[in-house]
Amino acid sequence: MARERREIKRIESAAARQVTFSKRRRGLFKKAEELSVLCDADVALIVFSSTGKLSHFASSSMNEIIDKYNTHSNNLGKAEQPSLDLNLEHSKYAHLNEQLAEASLRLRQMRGEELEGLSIDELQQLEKNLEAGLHRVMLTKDQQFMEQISELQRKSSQLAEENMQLRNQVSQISPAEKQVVDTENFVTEEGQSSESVMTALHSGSSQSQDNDDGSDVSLKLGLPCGAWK
Amino acid sequence: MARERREIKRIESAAARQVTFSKRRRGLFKKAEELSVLCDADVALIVFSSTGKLSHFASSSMNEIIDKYNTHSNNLGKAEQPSLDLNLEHSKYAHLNEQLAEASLRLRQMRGEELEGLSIDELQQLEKNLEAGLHRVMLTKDQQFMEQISELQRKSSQLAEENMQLRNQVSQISPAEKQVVDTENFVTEEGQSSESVMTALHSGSSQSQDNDDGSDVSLKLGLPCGAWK
DNA sequence: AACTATTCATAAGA
DNA sequence: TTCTTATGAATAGTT
Repeated sequence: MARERREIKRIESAAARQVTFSKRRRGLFKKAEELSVLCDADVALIVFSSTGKLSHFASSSMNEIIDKYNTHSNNLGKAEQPSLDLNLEHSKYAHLNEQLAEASLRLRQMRGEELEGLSIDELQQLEKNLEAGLHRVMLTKDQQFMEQISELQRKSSQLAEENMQLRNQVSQISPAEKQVVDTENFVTEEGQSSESVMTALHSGSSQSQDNDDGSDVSLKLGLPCGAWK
Repeated sequence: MARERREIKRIESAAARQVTFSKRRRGLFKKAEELSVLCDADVALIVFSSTGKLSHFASSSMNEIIDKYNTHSNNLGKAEQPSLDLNLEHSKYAHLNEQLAEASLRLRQMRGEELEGLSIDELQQLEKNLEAGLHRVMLTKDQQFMEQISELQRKSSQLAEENMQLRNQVSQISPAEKQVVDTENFVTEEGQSSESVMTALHSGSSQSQDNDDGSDVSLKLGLPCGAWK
């Protein structure tokens, strides 16, 4: 009902599915409540998201409505309660077991195991799914890499800045005692010897010569170059 | 939603209430089903009209959903279960549910969804698993391709052999009537005219000139060359 | 039940 | 998640 009509079939994108779920769930609950109020109806609504999260609404008591529902449907079907309950427990349990077995098989197949029974078509579908999943995983991973790098660069810049200011303070407050400064505690570029830093200090330069805003931090991560852009 | 906004409070006129109930109930059930389909959600809806008439919808099994609802609300609510057996049943059930949820999450993650909570290490492990799985799946698929090709080649060879024997029979049994043979029914190589086949028959050669052991069968599958080795 | 003027819900995008 | 907006849907009142 909006910018464009949406075909009523499972939304493949998990993100879009989640967004639509939130919006439509709200609308559905609203309408359920409106119906119960406007028309004096007894309404119960139970929704499990695809991730298993529960939401529910009941115009009166959920248990009461469910009881009434069971009464109605039982009256129209079988009239036996005890065995029905036991059967339900049983089938519930069996069903869960089936679902778990199914999920486990799928997982093993995605790991490349137990492929014997699959047809070529099924194998191609599996391959397609794996490629799509792999692609998304790699995208996510690279994104996290980049975030980590950005964070390190930021910290590095900040430290370099502080470093520079501290050097200025040192050289300004006690210019006669500059020889006492322990230069070993300064971060220095690999190509720059501590001697050259000493020289810089000796000259009284207030402009740091090794402050590159941390643009080389990525080289210290031991990661393959070109993995991100 | 219409000629005039309607305040959300009980409709006093029984007739109007009944009409509105019919209209809105239809809309509500439609939306419930749409939500279940679009978002892969499990939805149960029970409605009793003010006259006590029952309508209901469940995306899967109503009992199953109600059971799941009870499990959830019990787990998050009261702890009243006098029977030890029931508790055991419950925990067994809950455990199965956990396993299923875990497996489902893993599956979704392998499909590249819900990666938000994963660390870089976990992402790398996932990527490794996906690559390994993909590799095995591709190997299996290619193997099946090759098996299918071998089978086709074998059948093709066999047919070519039978074909040749039949031609010999024809030319030996009724050499005078060889012109009557409908050569259109013979498989011929594209470069070989039916005339040349006739010639081969005329010569009475028992060695097929177009039997190449079916090494060209793959060309007839419409598959990209080089997809297997 | 059918019609339609309106309001509502929501898909897409930010 | 929330907000905005254009647009498709639902529906209140009428026939």
